[in-house]
Amino acid sequence: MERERLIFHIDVNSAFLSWESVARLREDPAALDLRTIPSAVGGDASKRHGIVLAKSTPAKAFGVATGEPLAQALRKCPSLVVVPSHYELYVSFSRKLIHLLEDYTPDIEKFSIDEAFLDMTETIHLFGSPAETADAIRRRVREELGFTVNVGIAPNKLLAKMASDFEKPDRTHTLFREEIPSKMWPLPIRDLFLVGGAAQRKMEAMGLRTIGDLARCDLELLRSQLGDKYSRQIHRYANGIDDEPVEERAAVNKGYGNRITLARDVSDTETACQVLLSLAETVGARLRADHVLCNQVCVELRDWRFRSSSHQGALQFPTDSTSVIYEEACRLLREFWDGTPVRLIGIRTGKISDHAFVQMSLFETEQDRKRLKMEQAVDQIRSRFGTDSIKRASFLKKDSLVEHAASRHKHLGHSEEGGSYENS
DNA sequence: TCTTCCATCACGT
DNA sequence: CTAACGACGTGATGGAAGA
Repeated sequence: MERERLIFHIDVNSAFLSWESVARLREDPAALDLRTIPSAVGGDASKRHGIVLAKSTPAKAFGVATGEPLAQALRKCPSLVVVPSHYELYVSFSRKLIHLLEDYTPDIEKFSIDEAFLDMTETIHLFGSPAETADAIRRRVREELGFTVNVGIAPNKLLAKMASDFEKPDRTHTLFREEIPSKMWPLPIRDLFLVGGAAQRKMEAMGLRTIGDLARCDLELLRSQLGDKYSRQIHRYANGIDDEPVEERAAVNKGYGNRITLARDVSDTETACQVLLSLAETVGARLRADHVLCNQVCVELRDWRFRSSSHQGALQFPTDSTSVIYEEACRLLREFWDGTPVRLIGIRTGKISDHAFVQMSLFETEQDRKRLKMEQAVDQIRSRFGTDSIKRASFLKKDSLVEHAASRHKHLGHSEEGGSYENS
């Protein structure tokens, strides 16, 4: 029989909002701490990016929820202070956190920008009891980095994640096997990881309300409603079973995408293609930065009624070229779009392969080589002087429908400086 | 009949 | 009071197409 593992889950409390506060306080120690007032990080409603990305605890008391429209949040809480987001800032805080956590184990899984799993099985003896160690981590994060985290302690990732979610902020919680019935089973079914709105509705229709109900329910019954694989998964979760190891995330993604909600609906192909170019710029640059190629391009649309559609195509050869991706995206768009006004346009690439392992195609021409060199040069200038320093010619003329979609890397928020196009 | 492709849905942060 | 609303990445699913 193998030994029980000891897993920690670290979760930054109100991550974007905390980090926003810390940065402001660093800038001006006398500044108001956003965490102490009803506040939120959110997009710009006038550009139709108006949702709550993160909220303070006082805002939560007003019923403000992550993901809800700003207008709705402001109705619940008229005094809500809304600040824009700065994704690069969050990336740097995230890195600092991971760096600190590396003092406790080399076995770390960065789960998202503000969450990580630590396998402490082999290293806990160096530090003391699990709870003491977790508290030490919290204290160090608080004192050295200026924000707070929750730590969940458990024998596996699922339980550790459930535990870190219990009471916030700045708390340590355990969820050992013997605590499952008292701490996890009474919770509403929706609180279980992987149970979203759709699954919740189906299960409630079956009379399942709590995680305990699910844990004890008949698997066959579940299957008929929720499908084979998924049923097995959440049934195991409800019983606290999860054997997934803590693993460093793969260096490369399975897909790279970029999409943007436009300031107003678009119904002509020309404008749509300009948007596609800006999206292709970002996606291509990210592929090149990661030294990977894609062999598939998918164009996504969301129309004025919020109906989504997509269309994908395979490429002749793997590529990381902005213009190849752009051309294919335009072709796909013309192929399936009927001109219904759209509020969102996106590009996703797939079938990713490692550049080093892909032979240079025999059909590659001298022009291709030149174009690639040019794009690489552009990427370099961008990374040195900022993403706005170079714009394609066809990009300069049109009015600012898309602020700078090209500058948004995996960007959650909106673009912050509502600036002009012609930079340097 | 067994894969692969394709579009959509669901779920997480 | 009226429909107010992100940007990702990942995986499942079911039908169609292909071998």
